[in-house]
Amino acid sequence: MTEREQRRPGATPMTRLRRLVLQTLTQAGEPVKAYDLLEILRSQGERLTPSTIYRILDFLESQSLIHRVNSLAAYLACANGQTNAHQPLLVVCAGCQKTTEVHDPELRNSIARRLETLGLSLTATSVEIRGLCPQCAPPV
Amino acid sequence: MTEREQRRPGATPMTRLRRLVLQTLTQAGEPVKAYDLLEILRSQGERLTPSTIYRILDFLESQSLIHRVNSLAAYLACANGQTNAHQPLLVVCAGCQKTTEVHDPELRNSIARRLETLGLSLTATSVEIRGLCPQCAPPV
DNA sequence: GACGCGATAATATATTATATCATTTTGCGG
DNA sequence: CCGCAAAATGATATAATATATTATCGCGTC
Repeated sequence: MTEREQRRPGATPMTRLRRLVLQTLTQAGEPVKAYDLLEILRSQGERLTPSTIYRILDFLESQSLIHRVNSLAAYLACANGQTNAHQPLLVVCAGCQKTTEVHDPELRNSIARRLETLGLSLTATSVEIRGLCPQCAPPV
Repeated sequence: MTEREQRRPGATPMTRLRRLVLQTLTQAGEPVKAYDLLEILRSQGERLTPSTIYRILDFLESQSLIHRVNSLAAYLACANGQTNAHQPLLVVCAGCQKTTEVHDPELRNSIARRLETLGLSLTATSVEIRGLCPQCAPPV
């Protein structure tokens, strides 16, 4: 199905490249670094430069379609493919770097309430936690 | 084979440079980037290279004397100084980048308990939260 | 067709971090 | 004190990550 790009106002301009980058991240299922992404796409015959990748990553992040994992300097496709803004907690395994996207409004609220008492507000921005996944956790 | 006696473990080798870097970060009172730190020290007549700075930052972090603020790629002196391993929450203002080190065992426990139910364990590693400080929060 | 506009290309440069090997300093046993 | 070995630092180079700048392309519209 070769549909044409729609450029209606308000519509999300998902161009071929943007879709391709998002698909690639989704298929990876784990955080991928910008230059690794670049290499993957180039190996598929795409001709891309770092600028283009970063612009696309910035765009996808602005749409909440991907998240930047700060502690890894890597990018992760959003687990539930939401288009709308949402507020995940990213839990990064300090051992294997597997990253889990946790959607837990209750936990998030309890964090937000606590920060309120300190005069800080938790906005729709990131919470990133480093911990250990079951495989990397030391035996009990 | 006679193994040579290792250096006594537990003795923290706080050399002049390490102390100097820690003092500089403490005086700054806010996250400082590695190359900014380099510049500050050079302006004081120290002759240092990036390698040295990063080695020292790694060391200080391993001693829990400083924290790396991942979302800023910067380094912050630990608020309560020279104590041992501890588990702060770093709250980074998304507006002005002011960073608050929160020590709140109760909040941390509530996060840990929630993650347990997901099979994840929260170890002595970082929790980094982006939010807004009072100055940067929009008026209600 | 010419214009407007956002996306992409191309090039250069900035920023952050590590690798490697040489040299100096340090702690300790003799 | 001497000398060793390990740790720390110096020096140089380079890798890895990210942004700036300017030009061009594609598409919708007038």
